[in-house]
Amino acid sequence: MRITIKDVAKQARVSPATVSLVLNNAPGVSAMTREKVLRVIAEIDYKPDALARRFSSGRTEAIALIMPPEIISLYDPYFMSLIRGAIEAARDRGFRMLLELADARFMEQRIWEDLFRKKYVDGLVIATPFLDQEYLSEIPRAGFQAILVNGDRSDIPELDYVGYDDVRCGFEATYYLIGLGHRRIAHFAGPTNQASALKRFEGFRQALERARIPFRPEDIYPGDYMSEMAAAAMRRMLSRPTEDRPTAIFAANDTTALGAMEVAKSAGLAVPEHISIIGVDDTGAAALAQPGLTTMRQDIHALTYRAVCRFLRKLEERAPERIHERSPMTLIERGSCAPPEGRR
Amino acid sequence: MRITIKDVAKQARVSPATVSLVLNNAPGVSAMTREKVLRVIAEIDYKPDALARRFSSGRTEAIALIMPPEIISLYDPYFMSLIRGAIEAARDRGFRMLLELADARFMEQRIWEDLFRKKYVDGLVIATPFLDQEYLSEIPRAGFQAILVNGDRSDIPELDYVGYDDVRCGFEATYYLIGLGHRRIAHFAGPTNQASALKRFEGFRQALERARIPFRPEDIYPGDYMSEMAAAAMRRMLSRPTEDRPTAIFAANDTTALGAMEVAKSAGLAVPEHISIIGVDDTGAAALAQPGLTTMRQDIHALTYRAVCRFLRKLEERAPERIHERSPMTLIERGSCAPPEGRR
DNA sequence: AACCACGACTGAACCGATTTAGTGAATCCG
DNA sequence: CGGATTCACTAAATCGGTTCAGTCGTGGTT
Repeated sequence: MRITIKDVAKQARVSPATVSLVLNNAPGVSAMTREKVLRVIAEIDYKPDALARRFSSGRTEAIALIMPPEIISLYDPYFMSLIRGAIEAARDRGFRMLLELADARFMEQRIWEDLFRKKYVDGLVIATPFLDQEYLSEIPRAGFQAILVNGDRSDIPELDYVGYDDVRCGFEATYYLIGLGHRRIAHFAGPTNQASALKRFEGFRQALERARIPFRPEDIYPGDYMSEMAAAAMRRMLSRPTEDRPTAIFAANDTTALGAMEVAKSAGLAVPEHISIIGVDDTGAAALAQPGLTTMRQDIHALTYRAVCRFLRKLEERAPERIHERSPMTLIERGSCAPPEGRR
Repeated sequence: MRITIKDVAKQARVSPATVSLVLNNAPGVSAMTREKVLRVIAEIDYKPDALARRFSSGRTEAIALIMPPEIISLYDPYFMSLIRGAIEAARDRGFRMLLELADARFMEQRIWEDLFRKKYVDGLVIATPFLDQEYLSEIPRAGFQAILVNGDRSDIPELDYVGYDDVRCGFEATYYLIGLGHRRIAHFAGPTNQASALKRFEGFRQALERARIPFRPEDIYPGDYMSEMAAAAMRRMLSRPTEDRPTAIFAANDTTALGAMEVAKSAGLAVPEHISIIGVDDTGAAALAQPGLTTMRQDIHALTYRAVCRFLRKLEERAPERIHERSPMTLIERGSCAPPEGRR
């Protein structure tokens, strides 16, 4: 026989209702009674039946983490840190975390809707960095809760988000190079279907504008956050005559930066003496590279943890608060950037 | 007002019990009645309340996938394929999938037990490849359901598993090299805390024994499934005099094989002319390498999908069946293996 | 005709919490 | 002092299904 709330009530000589109040530490119970009930609970090792609880309270105590389906090709520390951050936050607040992929089936079968309607989750933590997600706007419209982690859909104000400020990141990275004396700076861009990449590029342009450095389209090299395209781009850049070539590169992420650096070094160029490179992310590889890669740090684990904690608190309290948070990245100076040759 | 089973019953002029039977397509309902009920359900767009359903039936319609905490350093296509396989299987059978990490906290706070007791899941899909998981034996003892994906704890017969046959893999890979004429074969081993690595090594020894080739401890190079240790091992091996050196390598996985191959090539050795290398996994990189890496293929996505499907069917049917399945890997011949120099 | 077996269906108990409306006692206040 | 308010607590309704024991009617068997 299962131990139920009634057993506790009987043993403590109170009503089941009182036990319930104690369990949900609601007001309206004297300290003495509360104490007594808790003692009995501990004594007979009572564990509330979570299914019954979820049934009568209507809350599932679970969230779903929505990952990009490309996670397979994108397998990268970014998402692993993100997953950890989310799991740990969920645990800390007594929630569980489902995992779903935002693939074709997710949209077509409207799995996201099922998650809510079939009461699997109370909210969605969305970690897909892509822009073309139609369903995102439907979530708040249907009255469901969701938060974007490091994504950007400011066109849907009802959607919560916690993320890094990518425009500012681009601006600061570029301005750092400008501050070192560089006047011709290339941008190794990220994929154009990701908001982060577009915004870092935007920050790059703003920095040039602020410093009144003309923008040169030929110094923008398209990329995909991966190392092969970066290497190819670097080879293209190095095929230009030395005097008509940028002296520094703002790479949209570390993998891009490191791919470029590798090519530069094997072409006989010294980093940072001949060319400065700055990345974004501060992955483990950035610290291990020779020279160490100067980069804009994002702590995705911490960010996700914070995001999910705030989100869960909001769900628990049924607070109507809107979570909108955008924080700056930290510049990590290592050895890959220096003033340009003429200026030293 | 929510549409409940009673509304359907009233409208269809049957009892709620009958509607429930139709819903769970249980026997004991005539075709006509079933038809009528289904029509009414469609008509008034009735969606059963999943929380109520789970409450009264006692089943959660969810499983948890337990991943190794090291997933962050192990971020590798293996686990990503595994995750996908599990999610897709769960979806196909109408289940949801929680994600948990088998980290210190998971053990200490006995989170696994919570998952069952608090009725978050009906079963566990365990994907940790490590041997030192104390809690594994407690699961069946507590009467809970779990399946191991590509792990080995045959010492706990109550635990289901579906996996590849690593001993046989080691045997076949080695025997393939022997068949090509190699008589001195090195093994670049995997981490000794993973069953797969130990068993591939065991298969390696069995193959030598079968061919009556003496086992030489000095030809075993420890490794960790990663490329740095493989590269170091290869450098050590190449420091031996040519005539006292293996002519072929059985590497415990592709990453190890490719790390070794890289070093061999940059030391001026030709693969497979001077040295043959065979790996395990058939990751994407194996096909792209120059020369293509001959390897033992594991299709982790398919394996996981199959495992989870069988497991869910078992849970749904409350069948006492025991799932024990161990399948062979497939040899994929590419360009990295050939007969040894003297034999061509 | 009497009896039984069986299939189709139903009424009502039940799962175990939460929540609401209400009770009784103590306290406050003019 | 008497009425109003507050506090601690409880009885009972409720959530929306599942499931079990039992009814009813039909058809087959002896």
